[in-house]
Amino acid sequence: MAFWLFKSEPSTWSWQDQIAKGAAGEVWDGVRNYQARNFMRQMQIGDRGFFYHSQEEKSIIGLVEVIHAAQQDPTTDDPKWQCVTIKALQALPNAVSLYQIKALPALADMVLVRNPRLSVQPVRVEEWRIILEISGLNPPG
DNA sequence: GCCAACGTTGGC
DNA sequence: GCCAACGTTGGC
Repeated sequence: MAFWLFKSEPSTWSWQDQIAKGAAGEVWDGVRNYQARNFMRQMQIGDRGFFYHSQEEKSIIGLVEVIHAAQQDPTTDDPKWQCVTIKALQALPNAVSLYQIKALPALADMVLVRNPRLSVQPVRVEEWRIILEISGLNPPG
């Protein structure tokens, strides 16, 4: 199983919106960045992800699961753009802020720190575990 | 194929 | 509101 991070502006698509979709989930559409698309192509059903709010909050606030592999992005007819479907699993007991992440040397190499603009990112398993621990989720996973 | 110009994103 | 970083576009 691989781990990812999905970044969203809460004013456009929020964690609450994602929760509201329930088990059916929602397509992560609208991505027009090759790196982000390529990561989505690598995703498999059952992969886990962080849900991150940019802008004001700048925090990881929830966990999601990939429930459908990459398919045609419904917001365009251009076949080069695909997107996965994700569903909300649970909110983190405590949101983990970008400030907290930057304060930890072990997380200094996170893509979120290195390239905060990338909307879909890979997360290393060590990074995944550390963030879950900070969030108060135990045991991690 | 290179690179300058431009637009977008997101942190501060 | 500003600016740095990044990706894309288009002229050459």
